[in-house]
Amino acid sequence: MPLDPLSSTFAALADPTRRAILARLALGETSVMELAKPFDMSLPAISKHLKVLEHAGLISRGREAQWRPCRIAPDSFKQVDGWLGNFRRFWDESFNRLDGLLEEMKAEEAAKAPPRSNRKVSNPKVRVTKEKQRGRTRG
Amino acid sequence: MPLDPLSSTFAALADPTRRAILARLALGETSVMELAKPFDMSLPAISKHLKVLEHAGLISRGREAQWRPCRIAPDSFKQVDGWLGNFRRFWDESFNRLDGLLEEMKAEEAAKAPPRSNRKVSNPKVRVTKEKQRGRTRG
DNA sequence: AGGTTATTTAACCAATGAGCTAAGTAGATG
DNA sequence: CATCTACTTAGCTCATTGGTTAAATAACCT
Repeated sequence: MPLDPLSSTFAALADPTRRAILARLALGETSVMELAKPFDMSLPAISKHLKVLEHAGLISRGREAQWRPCRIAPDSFKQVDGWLGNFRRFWDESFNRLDGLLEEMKAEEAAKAPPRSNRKVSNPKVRVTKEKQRGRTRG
Repeated sequence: MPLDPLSSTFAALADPTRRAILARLALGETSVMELAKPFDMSLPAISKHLKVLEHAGLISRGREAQWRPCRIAPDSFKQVDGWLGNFRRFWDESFNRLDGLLEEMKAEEAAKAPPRSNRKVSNPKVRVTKEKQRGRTRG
């Protein structure tokens, strides 16, 4: 049951209804009724979807009389974006160029100040045979 | 059942094993055996995970003798990033700053949507700058 | 041909997830 | 209070998913 946060966030995003709800919420906070309107689906179904989104940290809910207005919650989006960042170099050209620059800058910086690395690297579980294999032939 | 592409991609990402596999593949193309090593899991299980990732367009597979090397496929990542872009203004400060001009112009539209209001969502414009701009400062 | 290695397919099972209807709760209002 | 509106919970299906073991395929190597 206790799925890690990133997993529940991705799972929540893996449903078109839920993504449509989020798209609507990107326009602004609104009620459950309002959110349900576009869908040919029972209200309880929507309620469940909202629960999933909330549990995934993608929305938060307030209380206003009998309404429970929903709004986007940024944190989980940020998490997803962060994770995705590990792969950005595979498709984002400008990122690659920037990355190259940063590498250079880091190298220079390292040359100036010798590193004092006492970092706690605990789990070398993914023991990779080759540290970094470069030279993909991909456009 | 043919789930739409974005849904199957998110679904594929909603599993820690599969994300770990992708993380390994970010270091470079490798075989199924190699990918399976870190996991306490049968080989068929890994094979299934790879099938899911492939069907989601997150990896592609080659053929080299009896090995079927896997590598990252950028397209689906790009799709996810694109979708996420619709929400970037909710958390990315630099994005917001650049978008600030438009924001002022549309200050009226944002407001708060009182739940009882019956107004139609007649402005489907999702205020997103057309050019992707991303001031990433990772690490 | 026969064997070893790499990987997939088949058949099964337990758990989850998305949908439904019907009933329950909470707050506003007559 | 009674009722209406706005939701949520409960209980039930049915399909999908993540894992298993056993068997099949595929390519290489004697």
